[in-house]
Formats: sequence, C-alpha cells, structure tokens
Amino acid sequence: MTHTTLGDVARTAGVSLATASRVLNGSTTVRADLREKVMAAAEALAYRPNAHAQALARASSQVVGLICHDVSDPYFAAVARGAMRVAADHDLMVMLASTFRDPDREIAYVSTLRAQRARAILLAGSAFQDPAWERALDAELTPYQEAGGRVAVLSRHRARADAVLPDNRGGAASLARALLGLGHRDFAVLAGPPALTTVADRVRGFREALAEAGVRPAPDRVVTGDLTRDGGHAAARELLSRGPLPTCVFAVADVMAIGALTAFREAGLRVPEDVSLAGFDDIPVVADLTPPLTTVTLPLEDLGERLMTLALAPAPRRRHHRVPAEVTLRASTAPPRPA
Amino acid sequence: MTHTTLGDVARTAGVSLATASRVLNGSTTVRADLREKVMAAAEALAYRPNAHAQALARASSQVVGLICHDVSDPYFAAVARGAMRVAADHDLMVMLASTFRDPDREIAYVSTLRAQRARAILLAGSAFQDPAWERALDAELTPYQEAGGRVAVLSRHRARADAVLPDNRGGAASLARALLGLGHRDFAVLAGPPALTTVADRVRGFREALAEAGVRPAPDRVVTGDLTRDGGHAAARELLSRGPLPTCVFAVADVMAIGALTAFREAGLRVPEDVSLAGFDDIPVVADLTPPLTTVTLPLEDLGERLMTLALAPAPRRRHHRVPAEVTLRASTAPPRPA
DNA sequence: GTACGCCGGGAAAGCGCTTTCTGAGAGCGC
DNA sequence: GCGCTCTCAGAAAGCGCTTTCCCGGCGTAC
Repeated sequence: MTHTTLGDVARTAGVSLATASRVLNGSTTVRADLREKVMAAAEALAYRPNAHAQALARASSQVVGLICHDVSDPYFAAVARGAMRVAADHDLMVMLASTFRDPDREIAYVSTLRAQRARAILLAGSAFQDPAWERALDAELTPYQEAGGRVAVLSRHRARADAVLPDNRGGAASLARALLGLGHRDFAVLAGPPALTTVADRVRGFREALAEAGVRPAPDRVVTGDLTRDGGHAAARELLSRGPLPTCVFAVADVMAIGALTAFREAGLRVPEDVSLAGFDDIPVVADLTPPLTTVTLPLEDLGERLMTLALAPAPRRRHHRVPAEVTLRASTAPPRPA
Repeated sequence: MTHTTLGDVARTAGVSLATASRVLNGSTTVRADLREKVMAAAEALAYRPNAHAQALARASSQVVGLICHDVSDPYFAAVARGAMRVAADHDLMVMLASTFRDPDREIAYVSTLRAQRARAILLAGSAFQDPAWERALDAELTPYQEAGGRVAVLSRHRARADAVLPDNRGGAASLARALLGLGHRDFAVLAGPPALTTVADRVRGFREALAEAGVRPAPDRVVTGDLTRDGGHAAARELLSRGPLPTCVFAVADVMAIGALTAFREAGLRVPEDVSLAGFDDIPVVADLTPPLTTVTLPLEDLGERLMTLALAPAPRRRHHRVPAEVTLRASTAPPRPA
C-alpha cells in the first residue's frame, strides 16, 4: 500500500508541505498561483490524503460505529439505513458490525471501535439481561466516553448515554387491548430469547394489558424461539404440537410472525379465520403478506436517524427520545370464531 | 478525544515504549516479569491502541469497504451479511456505504475508502451503463489498485478486478423457458432502471429465451420502475392501466414482485389464477408470501462471502466466480387459464 | 527614507504507534 | 580470566499528515 503522499504533491507543485496542506484544507491565505499549482498536482497524481494520518494529526476521525444484531434482519436494515443517511449528511463513514446476538461479540466490537477512535458508537441491538456482561461492556464504554467518545443506544438504557426508546412495553400493551377488543381471550405468545430486554419488555407489556382484563395465558402458551423467520416458524410448530390452538397469537417481532404465518398455512390453518396473528415492528414487507399483518408500528428508519443525530450532536446532559409505538390493525386479526 | 496512549502504559509499567509495544504485539523476546507489568498496566488503564497510529506505522489498515445501493434492500442486506461474516473471521471491520443508486455517490465513496486506505473495496451494486461514469470510477480505482488496494465486484465487470458473476442472463432465460413450458405466451416485464446492467442482463436473457420460442412482448408490456417494493407496485399499476393483462408477469427483482403482488391483489386479481407472477433473487421473504413466489434463486449470502473472500485472498491474476442462477418454481405461477 | 506592521510561505514539531539499530549485561569457551 | 556471542531493552527514526512558529518581504505611516 504505497500511495501518493502530500509530500509528492508538494514536490511536484514546487511548494512546501505546509502550503500543500493549507491548500487542500481550504485555507484562504495562500496565493492564487500556488493554490492552482497544488490543485493541479493533486489532481494529476490522483492524490487522496491518508485518513489515518489526518486522524492522528487532528486527533479526530471520520468514522462512527454502528453495532446491531444482524444487518440482514429487516429491522436493523431499516435502522441502519436511517443512521447511514444522517452519517452521510455529515460526511462520516460508518463501520457496521453484526453481533448475531452474541454478547461477547458486542463487547469485542466496542473495543475495536474504541481502537478506531470512532467519533461515536451506536448500540442498536437490544441489551442482554446479564450483569456480568453489563459490567464488561461498561468497562469498554466508560473509558471511551471519558476520552470524549459519544455513545447512543437504541432500546436500552445506560447512564451517561443518549437513548432512543421505542415504547416496546406500551406498544405491546396497546396491541393486547386491541386484540381483547376484538373479543379474544385465548392467547399465545411467540417470544424471542428472554435475555433480550426488548423481548422481555414486549412480553411484559402484553401480559400486563391482558392481566388488566383478567386474562392470563397459560405458561405453555408462551413459546420461545430465535428472533428470526425460522425461529418463528419453529415456535409456531411447537405451539401447534402443544395442543389446542388459541384464538390469537402474538409474535414479539414481525420476522417471527412471518415464519409463524407460513407454519400455520402449512398446517392447513387459515389466518385470521382459524387463528389471528399479530407481530411487532412493522417491517416493510408485512403489509404485503396475505393477509396483511396486524402489528405495532415503529418508525424504523426514523429510529436510526434519531440515534445517529443524538450521537453527533453532543449535549451537556443525557437525552432520551421516547418513541411511541402505534398499533396498526390489518387483516391478519379478526374477531375469534364463535366457539 | 484524548485516549490513553502506549506511552502511558509504558510509563506506568516502568518500561520503554518499545518494550510495551513488543509485549502488546506478542513478541516473545520480552522477559516474563516485564511482560506481566505491561499487561497489568494496559489492563488497568483500559488501554486500546490507536488504530490510526498503527495503520500509519504499519502502512496497512484493518478495514474493508463495501459499497451497495441500499442496505435496507433485502438483496444487499443478505450480501452484506455474508461479506461481513468473512470479514469478521479475518478480524476486519467493514465500512458500509449505500449509494441509493446514485452513480456519483458511488465514486465519492470509493474516493473516501481510498483515503481510509481500506484493504479492499467491494462494489456490490450493479454497474451503470454510462461511459463517463465508468471513466470517473476508473480514475479512482486504478490508482487505488496500483497502490496495492484490492477491488472485487459483484454483478459487474472490470478489468483487473476479481468478480462474482451471478448468471443474471441465463437465470432469466431459464425462467422464461419454464414459464413458456407452463403454456404462457403473453408476457409483461416489470423492469428496473435500464441503466443498471443487472436489470439489462435480466431483461435481455428473458427476451432472448422468449424470442427462441417465437414470442416477443409488445413494447408497452415492458414497464420500468424503481428497483423497490414501491417501484414494483407502481409499475404493476401502470401495467394494469395499459389495457388487457398478460397471462404472466416477470419482475426483474423480488422486491418489485412483492409490490406487484399487492397491486394485483388491490385490483382484485388473483395470483396465479388471473395472472402468474415471477421474480428474481429469491430474497428470504418471498417463500412466505401468498402465494409463494416463483423466482430465480441466487445464493445471496454466499455471493457476499465469495466477494469478500476474493478480495482478501490476493491472486496473481484476475478471477471470476460464475454463479449459476436456478429457477425455483412456486405457487405464484401456473398454466394460463384457457382463454 | 526609516520604522512598524502584515501577509504569506517554509521549517519543524508532534500526533501514537512500529521497528530498526544500538548497546548493556550475561553466559560461554578457551 | 578474557573475549566472544547472545539476549533483551531502550533510543530514535519514521509513517503522513496538521499546525505552530518564525522569518523574509512588502506596504503603510510619518
């Protein structure tokens, strides 16, 4: 990797290194003819400044880190899109990392981004309920912040970090109430890994709202699976194998609902005639399913934009954006069939 | 951004900078007690080496760049996932950039990645048919490669660059033949921007195979739209407005097919009874649609893995991976209704 | 015509590392 | 016991930039 350097440019332009640097950085105190020469030389040599050297000299880099669970999950894809748009507006590059829901990998990535002296680190994936992990993560984040690094988190809490907080609990509760309103009393939940706080919040909100109405799903009606299409598919099959179907199934994430929908279809069940199905997130494709999926809508791209915006606009004190989650009723839910 | 430096570590460990560096880089020629002290100091100070300084001193960085059209497009999301997995195996970070199909932005990103001294630049989005753009891109890529940078491209050609080449043309042709085999003679095509080579290849392959069978879709049966769900939706509506529906519609990308499917449903048409619909790519969700979508399957994650692998394993000469594209018949296509 | 102040460009230091070079001390053979 | 080699740590140079400092030359004021 032996690229053209500023020295090369300066030499062919016949000026000093300092002058070349000044020109390329838009200083106005350089005589026009010299400026021309430098520009011409840079152009001719296809010169690009070494970002590492710049970062070192300026003690600041042009990169921000974005850590999510899985880029290919439509939820994170949308969040990343929003975040990257804002980054692009600020001429920043984003380093994207997928943890695949491995807590250790998240810490490792934070560490790497710390080494990269990233301007900001965005944690977009929900947290894990694990004190040891929390401590280890803090051990990376705290020195980073003390050195001036910015941290912004999505769907999780951290002292001294700005946060974008979609209302997982409230959204799930609203959904439950809407479903109760349709007449359902017999529910099942397809849950993701309980260690994920997002999952826990959604299950909790859903349960609480049911409890208010005096409804309590039996323990075997809460099935846990991966937070993926296949996880939802497997969880739905598991549910089917456990006996009589409830009238309504809530999948804690749309991706799981998609898998469940197919599992139901494969089992010869019609949605919503035989069973109502609802998801969470409102990822782009679910409105195009047959039937279109009832879900809780989150402004996904907006979440990413806010996250990045928070991270890039330092504020004296910690800020929270609470983002409402609204129920979107579609055709996948209907009143239960009279028994 | 004032982080702990190697100097701090060396000082608190009571050794020289050189020794501290040696320890942290795993040199074996350091006495055990000194090694201990350095490790302890690094640990205590939560030290993380400055990647920029390392990159500068070692003249090599730990980042690779991946440029695609849109991360939130399931096609690229899957490709990115594959590529990032391989990168993670090599302890590399990936800088991800979305061009949103703006040719200039692609060039700008290449330029930025050049400045970042990225180990490799992967161009995952299809090319634009535009000689001026091609030249401008070359002006960035050539000096990069001459300086030792690696370039790998997906679905496009470039002299001196390794390439992963899914068989867009052949896949579309096979699909056309399968559709002809079902008895269709009356086709429409929902095409993306014709400036994109991938789109052009797919349309061409499809047409050629039809031509072999003596079938030629009328010009007004080729509708152009954005390569997105909404683009497909709009294109399908446009098609419907142009008069009698063909018996079979080919969308050049699954995302467009998804939009078309909904447009058809909204128009009261049943797929495949009233019209057969086929896509291209086999993005994860299309098998879960109702009806499941007939499409041309590409091993998306594998594409990304190969792309990254090619880029990271320098070879004396240019390599091409041709990737076959196989027709996957699902329920969205059926023989046409007898007229 | 002289003194002063500005303007603009060059020299050089320094960012945080790696790595070569150098040299001090220990261990060995004779 | 002397000189040799070998081991291992420190000094210092250098990676490619930015930026401060400095100095020469010019314009202005008197």
